[in-house]
Amino acid sequence: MEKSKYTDEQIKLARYAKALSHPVRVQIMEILARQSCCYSGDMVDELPIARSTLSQHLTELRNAGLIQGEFNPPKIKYCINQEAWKEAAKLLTTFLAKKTTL
Amino acid sequence: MEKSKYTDEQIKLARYAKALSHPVRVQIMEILARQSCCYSGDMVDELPIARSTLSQHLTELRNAGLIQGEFNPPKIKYCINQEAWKEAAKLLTTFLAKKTTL
DNA sequence: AATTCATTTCGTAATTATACGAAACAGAAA
DNA sequence: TTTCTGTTTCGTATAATTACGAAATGAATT
Repeated sequence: MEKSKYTDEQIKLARYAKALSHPVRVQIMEILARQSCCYSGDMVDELPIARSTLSQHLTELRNAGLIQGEFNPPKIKYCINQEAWKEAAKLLTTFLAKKTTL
Repeated sequence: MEKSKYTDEQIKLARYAKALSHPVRVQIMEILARQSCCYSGDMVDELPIARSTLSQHLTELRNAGLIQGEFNPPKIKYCINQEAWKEAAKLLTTFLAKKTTL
């Protein structure tokens, strides 16, 4: 068979999976899901990483589209991006529901 | 609040997500799900990577527990590990079903 | 204009990921 | 025992990830 590149769905799925591929990012999403939104400074108190490291992880989640930050001087309120979260859920859940014809 | 390490669930979830964080590994799992099992040599014909690179990705999926290889000289037949696949589905689906109290 | 506050960016370092071709390997077949 | 076949390991290179503290930023307040 001919070699092929990846489909948009495979790329999207991998991107969302990658966003969740570190325990601290899983925890961040759990915190945000629990309380809807959260300030970065409040989050860092429950996380075993430095502030600057948290900032990097938040940037990754933002780049993946899963969260968005609302500037609320001098704080930044982070929330889950519902659209993206729903899309990630749909893509991954559908994918994981695939069963082998055993 | 006190700083904490990660829960077993967060670590497991992140590990499965990481296994799926590259499009070619998503595609590999789709191939295996489609036809139950597959020889590495047959897979490489549908994938845009070299044999040695495929081998590396298969090792990653094996380390994550998602697949297992059965030696069938001189070929190796790869199959999905149903137990792990089910666990990944459960963990990720539950996680992604979390909704913010918006 | 200087200070404060929450956060990010910078500089840096160590580790891991991704990719390839060449070489090694293990078992079957000749 | 030599050859063949499918696969992995090795050697290597480049890029991305993860981490931290120090310094910079941006907006509000003094």
